[in-house]
Amino acid sequence: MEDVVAELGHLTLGSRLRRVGERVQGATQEWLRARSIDVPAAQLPALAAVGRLGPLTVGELAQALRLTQPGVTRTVARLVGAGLVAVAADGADARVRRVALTPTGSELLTRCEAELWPRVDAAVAAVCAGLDGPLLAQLTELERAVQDGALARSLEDGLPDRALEDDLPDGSLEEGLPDGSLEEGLPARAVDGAGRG
Amino acid sequence: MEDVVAELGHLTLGSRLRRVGERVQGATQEWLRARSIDVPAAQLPALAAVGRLGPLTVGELAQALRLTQPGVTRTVARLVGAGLVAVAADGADARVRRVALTPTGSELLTRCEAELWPRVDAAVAAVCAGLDGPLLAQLTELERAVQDGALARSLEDGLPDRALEDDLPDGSLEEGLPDGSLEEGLPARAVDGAGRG
DNA sequence: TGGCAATAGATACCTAGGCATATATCTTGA
DNA sequence: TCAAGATATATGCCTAGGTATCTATTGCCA
Repeated sequence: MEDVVAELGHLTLGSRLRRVGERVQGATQEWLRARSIDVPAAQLPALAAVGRLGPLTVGELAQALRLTQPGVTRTVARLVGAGLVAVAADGADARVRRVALTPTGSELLTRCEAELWPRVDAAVAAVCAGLDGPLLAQLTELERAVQDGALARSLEDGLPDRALEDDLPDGSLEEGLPDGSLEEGLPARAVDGAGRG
Repeated sequence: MEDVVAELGHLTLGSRLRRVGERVQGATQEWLRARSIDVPAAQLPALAAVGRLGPLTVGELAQALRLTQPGVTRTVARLVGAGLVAVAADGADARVRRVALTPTGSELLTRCEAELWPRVDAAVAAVCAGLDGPLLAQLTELERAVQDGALARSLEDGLPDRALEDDLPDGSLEEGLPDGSLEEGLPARAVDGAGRG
């Protein structure tokens, strides 16, 4: 069956981007969950922001993530529910609530930054390294890579299918991966089953 | 304030794609709404699919849009609520419900396909024509174009800022725009105000 | 110093869409 | 022919995040 969203080209670029984004998020979340990181992928940027920018107010977090304040308030509530961050009153201004990592959140973040995120970054970067040309063409290729499991394999293997001949692009988290032996050998999972719900 | 999602690079590609998609959808929806197309941009692919593939079952529509069946069932319910499509029992199989355009939906679709969508497609294509290089770089540029109003201007003007020197790429809906005089001269709208709620 | 605008955040309500599962209907094999 | 599985859709409940608006607090100015 024809993919109407793809056929419509630039007209539905917004829908297309969102759809591809959901799939990519789903695949990475699936991989992280198999390594007992149960935080939904959509919450990782917030966690990372609090980690790298120190305790932040809700408003600052919204700016850092380029999301609206109400949306961030809810994301914070979810992270609080998961025990990863805590909010505390700001000494100077009683309107302000500062979001900081809990010890649990800090541990999780440390593990992610040290072990897992570099591998996710490298795997996604490796898949993206095979893309070129116009945006729509790259999205089509990326969508195919997620669909046929190339991204999942790249995550599982620590190396992408085609990285054997291509050199990896530099990403923001490449700081020398461990030698690729942390939790290998899981059963291959169908990316189709990934989800956020 | 630093854009953490952008900084994290490939790690947060999924979130990034979704965020850019939301913005692009918002900008196009804003423009369409100003031309009395009140259908949320997220529902246009479904409408177009029913229009071009004839009456479809819910399952077929889900395949065409690459979305899940429950999601499509709800989108169809919204389109029914808007009076744009109607569902009817299929003669042969009582489990199946076929989704077809209503006269209202058909009129709307005709106007969109003839007048409005080609302009949206051309405007988005024109913005995308200025992009090149790796996916993340293109996303950064696209996000900037939406943010600073370049996409909105491209939509309003019928021509993008830089299309004066660049030639337009071919899109799937370019079939000779009318000469650009349908509803010009609206007050410029801030893209920031665009939304789907 | 008191009132009022500005600001920070929370909340109500919405769309959008995922997963799990219920329901209704068909189809097939014993 | 009928019970059991397959199939089509609907529904419950969830995340994610948007707008509009409410509340609480701050800061400023007359």
